[in-house]
Amino acid sequence: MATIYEVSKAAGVSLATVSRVMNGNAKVSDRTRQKVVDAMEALGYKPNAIAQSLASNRTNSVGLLVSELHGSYFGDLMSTIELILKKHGKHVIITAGHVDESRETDAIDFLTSRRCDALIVHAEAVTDDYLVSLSNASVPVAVVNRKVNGLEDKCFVADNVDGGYLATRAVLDKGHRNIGYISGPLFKTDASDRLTGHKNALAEAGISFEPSLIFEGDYHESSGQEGFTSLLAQHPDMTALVCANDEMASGAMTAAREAGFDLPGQLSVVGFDNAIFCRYLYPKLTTVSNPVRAMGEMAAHWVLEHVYDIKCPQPVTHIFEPELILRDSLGPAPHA
Amino acid sequence: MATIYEVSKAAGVSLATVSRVMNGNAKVSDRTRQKVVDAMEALGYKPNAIAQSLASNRTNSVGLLVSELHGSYFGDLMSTIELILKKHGKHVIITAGHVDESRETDAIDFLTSRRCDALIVHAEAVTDDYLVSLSNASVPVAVVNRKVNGLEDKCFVADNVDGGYLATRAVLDKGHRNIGYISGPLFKTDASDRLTGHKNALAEAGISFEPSLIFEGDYHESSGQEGFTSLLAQHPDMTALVCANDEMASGAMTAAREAGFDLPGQLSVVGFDNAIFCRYLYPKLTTVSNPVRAMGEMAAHWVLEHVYDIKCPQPVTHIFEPELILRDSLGPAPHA
DNA sequence: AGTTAAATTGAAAGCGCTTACATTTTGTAA
DNA sequence: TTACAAAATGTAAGCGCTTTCAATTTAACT
Repeated sequence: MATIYEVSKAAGVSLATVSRVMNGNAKVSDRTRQKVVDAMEALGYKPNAIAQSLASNRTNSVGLLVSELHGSYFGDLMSTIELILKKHGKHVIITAGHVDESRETDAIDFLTSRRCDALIVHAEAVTDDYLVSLSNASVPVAVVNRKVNGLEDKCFVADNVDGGYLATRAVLDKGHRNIGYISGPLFKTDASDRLTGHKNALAEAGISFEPSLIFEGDYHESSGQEGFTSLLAQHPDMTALVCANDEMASGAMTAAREAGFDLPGQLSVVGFDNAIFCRYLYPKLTTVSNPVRAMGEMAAHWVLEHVYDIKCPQPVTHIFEPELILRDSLGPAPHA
Repeated sequence: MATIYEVSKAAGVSLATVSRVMNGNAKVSDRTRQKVVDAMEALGYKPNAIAQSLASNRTNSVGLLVSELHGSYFGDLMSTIELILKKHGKHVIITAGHVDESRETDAIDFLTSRRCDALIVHAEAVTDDYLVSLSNASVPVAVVNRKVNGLEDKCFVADNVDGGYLATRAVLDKGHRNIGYISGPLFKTDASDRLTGHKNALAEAGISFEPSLIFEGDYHESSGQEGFTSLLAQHPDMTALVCANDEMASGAMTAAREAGFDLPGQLSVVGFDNAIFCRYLYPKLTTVSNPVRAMGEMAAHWVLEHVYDIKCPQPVTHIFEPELILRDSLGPAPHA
């Protein structure tokens, strides 16, 4: 690989001049620039980003921590962020934390050791304190889908309470009164927030909360199946099931169908996230959109503005509102 | 951020010694090592990976080019590769090429400029020549899901011809004779290979190939819907539909159901890829597994062996066989 | 204690760039 | 032409590490 030194020799100029034409900041006469460009061309020169970073203390790359590299939620998050940053010549370095404290800190260590100019993190396992001190000590950090005290202006979160409310409200509006709920793992804020929204909607409708109508799942399809079976056993009169994500809703639908239920005739199901496959299900799943893309976009914009001084026209939002997506899996309550 | 220099001063040893304890290769007396470790601890020292890379010409990171950051196929590929490499202390830097020649080369330029020790590429738009010269000139390259002449020993591909054959063969075995086929975009090798397999199966069964039973889709759900509608119009007697991926199969199922078809009673549908959502569909989709994870795993092992001299016990395979996954969407041909 | 080889440590030269500062060239006005 | 500011270019000191090679210490024998 040719180095800047060889280019400078070939072009008959100094290292500094080559560097100048590469970076385009300082001024170089047209004639000199041309000589350098020609030399680069001839040598097939590609700058060594590692050396550039070391010398300039800038990497033009943003670290992104997600929990997993698969799944539609993280896929959307990664795509959105990459798209926006790449548009501005910044690169994204993605790592996965797997919802495990030490793996999350390892991943963040990796990103900081690579001297990313900023971090965008979807961290679920590390403590708030850790994130606060990371943000203070090392590098600018934007936080997605988590509200951290002391970092409010850098957090971009979905209003999960409202989302949970919307889902249950939609079911109530269709006349249902016996409503089961399959939650996510309740140590996760989003899961407990959604459940809170569910309870709020029930309370508003004057329905007293019945703990045995709640099943705590793990966000995976199989716990949707288990949840349905368990809830039905205790509440054979259940006419609707609200699930804290689409995977579990899908599992519940499968189990319900296997139990001979007509959907949505005998049982309405509502999901959460608006994953791509909702449209593929039968009946198509009514769900609540999770504004991942909007959060990712805003986090990316925040980085562009605060780290790279690139102004983004939009106003900065920190809380994103979910929306009800009506499809076919929610029907009117059967007349008792 | 503390540097190695500060550590060396605090520990009262030379830079070289600090470097030695960091890398653990050369020998250092226990007493000295302890002094250094203590100093690092006290200063909260974290090595600067950029500087390490520049000095050692090793980054301990592998570049991964995928077409998109979302979708279950790439999600699986990224997860698998990351999991394996991380297990051996190597990091993955992921970029997206978006099936566009200049974006693919840009992404590869980025990875090489970051001096990745090796590349694993799922490149769809660049030419074979480009990949060959990249591999010769710059950096070790493993290729996933594409056979490149001259790079055979670095390519890890699925046997799509066989996969296509399996899908159609399964349908034939159920007695179907009027079989529609929705292909992927035929400029892509995997799409045309699958179609070849389809034709082979037909030929073997003594069924003459009928071009109007083929619809060229684009791998998206909507083209499954279009495909179904278009094929049905020409062949109302069609009893089975083989699709070159699961998204299109899902679209076709939706369209068929909307057209009043009983599935699989009146129409059997078979997909390809075995995406996660196949299980969620109704009826659950019979499909052909795409050995993405196996390919990713092998590519990662190849890199470990050839670049990092880390031996992986398994034999090296270059061609991966798809498998038929029987579920509910394939039924016997209705008696005419 | 005196040798000698082995083990440990240190000194210093890079890795390929950026950038402050110094120097040279150019342009302009007197 | 001379003087001088502005523009263009060059010089060289790092950025934070690794690694070769030399210097020093330690251990093992006589």
